Amino acid sequence: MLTIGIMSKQTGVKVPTIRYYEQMGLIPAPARSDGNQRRYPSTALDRLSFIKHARDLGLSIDAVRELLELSGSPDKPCCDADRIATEHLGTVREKISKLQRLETELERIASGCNGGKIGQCYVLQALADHGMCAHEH
Amino acid sequence: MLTIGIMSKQTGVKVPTIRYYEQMGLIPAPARSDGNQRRYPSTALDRLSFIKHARDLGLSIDAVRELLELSGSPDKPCCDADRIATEHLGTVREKISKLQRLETELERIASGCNGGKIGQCYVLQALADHGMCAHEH
DNA sequence: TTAATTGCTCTAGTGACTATAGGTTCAAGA
DNA sequence: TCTTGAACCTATAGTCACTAGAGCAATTAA
Repeated sequence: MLTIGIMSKQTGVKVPTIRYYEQMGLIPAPARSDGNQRRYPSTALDRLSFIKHARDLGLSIDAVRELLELSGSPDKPCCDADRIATEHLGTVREKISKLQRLETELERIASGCNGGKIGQCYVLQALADHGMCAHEH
Repeated sequence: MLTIGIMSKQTGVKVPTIRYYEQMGLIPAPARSDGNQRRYPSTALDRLSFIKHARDLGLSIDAVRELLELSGSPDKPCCDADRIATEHLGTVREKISKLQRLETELERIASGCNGGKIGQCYVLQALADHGMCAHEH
């Protein structure tokens, strides 16, 4: 039986976050010690690692919950799991291209600074005038 | 004098968001009509556009506030404004590279799906086993 | 036995809004 | 002038995924 601190160290998920996941229904409420402390079976490590990995990849709590439920029914077709991953891949790609446009814009703005006074600051001018932008955003 | 609705249409900032910005001290509390409705001078449009543009570029409310304060003192050197833009550029670049690593990982995970049953689902296996990852994350 | 560490619950805070409820004001047409 | 409907007001609560803090209890190693 593992304490919540051990779980935390093994998975890299912080202790309050583990309790939060329990509250959110991602991990079942574990058994308790005589003194009311959580005692996890070692299988709980796998589940928490799964959650951590999915969260690191940017999947929402809801998506993680859905995947966990899917993994509980090994006979279902796995197209749902694939759909979740593929959808998320789409949003990641969108975020990337949006950020790349911002990068271009910020490079342009920041490189225009000539070290003068605020009154002539290119950064502030560029922010004030959307028409100066190279792209939409 | 402009109503909050006109301000919203002209800048693309939603009405409740304008009120929120007022609360956050980004825009000064405007004059009111006899019936207690906000009436903005046309100069408020510029300030709100500036805020909108900076927020679209991903700058935090605090960064925007700092830039607005800077723009109020035209005689100060503009290195602070440049610093804010450059710092933000750094965080945008970090986000991009992190997301690109996730993209690779998700591509690998999602493309492994062979349309079988959950029990053999590559998506779920990959999420369960961090060791399968090509990169750190 | 004692001290340090780890654990517990509960509440509130984060950022940047968004939604809702329940009411008031405004402007235009009849 | 009256009425209607859109736009406005305040205040509160909700979003997401935690994180911080208070105040206390349990566990463990020396």
